[in-house]
Amino acid sequence: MATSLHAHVVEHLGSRIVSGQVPRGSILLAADLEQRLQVSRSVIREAIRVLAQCGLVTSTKRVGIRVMGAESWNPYDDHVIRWRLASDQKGTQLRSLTELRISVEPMAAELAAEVAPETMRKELMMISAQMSHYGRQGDLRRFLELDIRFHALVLAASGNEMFANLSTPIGAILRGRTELGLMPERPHEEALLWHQSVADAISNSDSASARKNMESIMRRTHNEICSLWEGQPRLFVDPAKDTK
Amino acid sequence: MATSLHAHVVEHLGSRIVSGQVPRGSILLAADLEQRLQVSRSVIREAIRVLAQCGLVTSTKRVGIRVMGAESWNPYDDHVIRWRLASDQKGTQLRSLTELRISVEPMAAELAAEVAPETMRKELMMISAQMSHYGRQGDLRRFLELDIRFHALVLAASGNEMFANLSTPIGAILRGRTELGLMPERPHEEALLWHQSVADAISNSDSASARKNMESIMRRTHNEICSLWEGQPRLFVDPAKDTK
DNA sequence: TTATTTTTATGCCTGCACAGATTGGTGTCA
DNA sequence: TGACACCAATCTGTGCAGGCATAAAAATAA
Repeated sequence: MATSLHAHVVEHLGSRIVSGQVPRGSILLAADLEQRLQVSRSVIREAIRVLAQCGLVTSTKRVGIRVMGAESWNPYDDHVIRWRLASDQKGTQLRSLTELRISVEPMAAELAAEVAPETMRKELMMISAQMSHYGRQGDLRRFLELDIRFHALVLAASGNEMFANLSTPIGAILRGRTELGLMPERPHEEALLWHQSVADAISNSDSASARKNMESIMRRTHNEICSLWEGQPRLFVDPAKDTK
Repeated sequence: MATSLHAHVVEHLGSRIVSGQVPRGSILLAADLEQRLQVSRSVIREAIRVLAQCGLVTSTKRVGIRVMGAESWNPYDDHVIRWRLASDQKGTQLRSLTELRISVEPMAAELAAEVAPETMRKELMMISAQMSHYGRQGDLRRFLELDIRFHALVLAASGNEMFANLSTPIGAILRGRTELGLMPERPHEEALLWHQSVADAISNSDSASARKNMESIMRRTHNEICSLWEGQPRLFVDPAKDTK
């Protein structure tokens, strides 16, 4: 996958920092990394640049490359999200993402009902019909893929690119949920109807109904997986960084 | 500010791409950029790496550095947000951010009432008291700074780092609103009371009231500035990128 | 159409000079 | 003696210049 060399280095260092194998406050030296990873300076430097962009490190002269703590990480960076999901902070990351989607998706549904282009409304209807079909049939694999497409499409149809951009990590949540066996044998009939109702409402420009039914989906989805992060610590980021 | 050379190049190229001066689909050549900007290859390469991370460009062998369209940009990247706010997409960016904060802040207030540490609850009370004071006095400058701190603190107190991370762009919205003269002579008494009520509710762990009052703030804030983006086009990102 | 060669821009490597921050020493003054 | 200001050594990232390797598009041949 990661074909280029520097992408490998980003992956290597990033995953180790996020997992805690390289603790916060550590000082890395570019020259060391060259030797340890057997790559040239240019590769190291480009990788460090990317990691600095993610907030994982800062590099200063005469001191080296300082590893930053989790408060500094960019929680919207796809790399960071992936690494966190693969670490023991998985619960915390899933909770944050879920709280975010619970907040956002009802609004996205409401907006979609107002502004979505016709093609997207039609596609939404098709997808929800197929979801009902495969859901009742108990084909969880196909249902999962349709579910992911459904939510991605609602987010995109809102015409808000910040919403649309959440489809990848939200897809990751949904995949994680079924992989961890948190999905029932076959989807609840209620859930199927709610999805159908969201699609109908968006199709009919009924924004209130779209929001309401999406809220129902969110409530149930939350109940189904909130057990995952029970007892996980929360991350309180002090907003004292204003004091430049 | 941007002390390092490569940061300058990032700034230069990034702002030009976002503003449309370098149109999507353009092909930049590293060798050209070296000459035009009078910097060395390593600087160009590191800058391109950062821009690629933002989704502004992709560089492929034998073809060059391709400038991507707005659908590919990372809408949560601080650079991208800043550049968009400085371009003629300002309206679109403000709308997206506002829709996002309308979705998120009520949930943040609700969570804060449940999980915020004691120090943050107290600070929130202090800030809201000062907001009332300077607000009634008509000191808009101080009120603005307090308002920014208030919302940043609620987001942080939610214990959700994805929420907390939105404080910077949300602060930018609030600043922009007063700069553009969209604020009344002095804050509405209602707004002051709502802020006070949010702080009280969080302090008393009354999550329902915290959400309700924050929703009121959001409703009013939306009405005050939604005129800014009237007629601005929406960005529909087709989620067909799943077809790897 | 299909296979092969050529072209060409990025990816990667290395040696060198510079800038700026930390550290420790030096000297001055109380 | 001890506190403090100043200066120099040193260390590490930053930037520069050039070279070779390689992959993918384009042109050519089969």
